[in-house]
Amino acid sequence: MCPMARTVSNSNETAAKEEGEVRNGVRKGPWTPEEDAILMDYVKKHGEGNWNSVQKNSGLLRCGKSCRLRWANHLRPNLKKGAFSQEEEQVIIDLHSKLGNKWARMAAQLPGRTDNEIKNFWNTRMKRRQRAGLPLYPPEVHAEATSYLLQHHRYLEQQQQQQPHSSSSFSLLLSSCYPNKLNDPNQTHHHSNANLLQSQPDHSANRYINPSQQFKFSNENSGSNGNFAFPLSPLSPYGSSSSTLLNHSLGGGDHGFIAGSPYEPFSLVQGSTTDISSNQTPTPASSYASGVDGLMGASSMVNNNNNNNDYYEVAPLSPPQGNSGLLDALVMEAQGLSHNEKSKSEEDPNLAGKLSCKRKKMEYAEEGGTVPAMKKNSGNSTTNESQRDDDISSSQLAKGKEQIGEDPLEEMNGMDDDLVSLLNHFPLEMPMPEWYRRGENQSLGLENQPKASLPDPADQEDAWTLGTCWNNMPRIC
DNA sequence: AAGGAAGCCAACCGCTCACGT
DNA sequence: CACGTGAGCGGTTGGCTTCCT
Repeated sequence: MCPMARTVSNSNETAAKEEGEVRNGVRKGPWTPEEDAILMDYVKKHGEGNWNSVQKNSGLLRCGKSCRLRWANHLRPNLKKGAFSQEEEQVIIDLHSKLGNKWARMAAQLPGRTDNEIKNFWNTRMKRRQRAGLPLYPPEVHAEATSYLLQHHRYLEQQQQQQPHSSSSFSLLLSSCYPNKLNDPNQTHHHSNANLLQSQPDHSANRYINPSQQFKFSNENSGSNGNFAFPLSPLSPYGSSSSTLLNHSLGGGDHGFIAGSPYEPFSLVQGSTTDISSNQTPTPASSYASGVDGLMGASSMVNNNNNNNDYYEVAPLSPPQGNSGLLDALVMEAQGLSHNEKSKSEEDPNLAGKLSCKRKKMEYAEEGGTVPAMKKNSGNSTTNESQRDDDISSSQLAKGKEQIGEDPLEEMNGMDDDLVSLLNHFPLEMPMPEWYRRGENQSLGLENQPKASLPDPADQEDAWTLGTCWNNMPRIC
């Protein structure tokens, strides 16, 4: 309603609004304290869920949807109110760079915050920055992606030398992207909602580490099961990363993300492994009541306390679906660069067809989260997979959980090719920012990372808020 | 002080998915 | 396998507040 309309609204209308509009026995509009009390009482007695029965059983003139929303956003315990802290903002920025507009998933990593809050925050912040002609993401996101990919390039080369036909290299690559338990021989590189930032979100730039450190392999990480993990940028394994670079370089998509990438690397898992989160499966209720603990627990970035090197165990991130494809976009970029190679493959119809088929498969997985051939199998071996993703936050998170293709190994082989292609053409001469070099000796830890080693947050803040380094970045939109 | 613009936030709406029958 | 229902998610809207002129 425009201000003028508001001005002329009469007292009757005002009174009606205060009482809320009742239509078909359902009230709409702002909740009253009385309604809140009824709902809280109801939840106390009956627990969460079954929202449609609230109206019947409590006499509340609200639809189930409205009740759920009111409870989730305002009444449930452990909700944080008030402005976002700087750390929280940093987390949101980074998560958005990875996930796009997945507010619920972002909320799952911000204890006490709701998706609605985050969404509102982002929308207002984005509007502001867009008006100011500033990019949405800090430049370190770009640099981080670069470094990250270079690391993996080296790693893949190493893997290929060791196991030229290994089908696991890609999944190992994936495993290297996300913290997980290193020492658990039963662990799986499944996709889950990685809590990459835990509650130490700050410093996207500052936590950057020397690639050589990130590739400091430990024996226990490269055990017989092939579960090999190397430390990674604490901020973002693949992701944080990504979106910015491609958002700006390639544009397109929701919030500048590249959508519908044919690559869905994080939908792939190595079949022989098991679920790391299986031993910490929160019930939906517990996840909810505890804020996001349960969700976060599924794949939290776990500092390996047995390892003094501050390694982080690696678990795959749940697939960023749709609009967070920094890596995807990088791949596309690389594809453009590797036109010659593509031409070669086109000369070979078999190879070209194989690639095309594979990409279509991946594309399908990206769009739908599943591949028809891998229909969910309830109550069997895939149950773990389902359970994991249920742990993450919602059913929708599970969209990309199934393994891709009937022959995941084959898929992964092909994926390796693509990634190698990408990495072979990734610009190596991209300069690393000063803070990156400063961070050479920094550990990987998030929680353990000494704050003293970080650049002055004020500097970061200045860079961000004042946009000092943003002028070199392409504009949004 | 008044009016308008912008910011912020709560709530709603439509869609999708999972699950049960 | 089809259908219905419940639940959750993301986008959008609307109203109140704050800021600016």
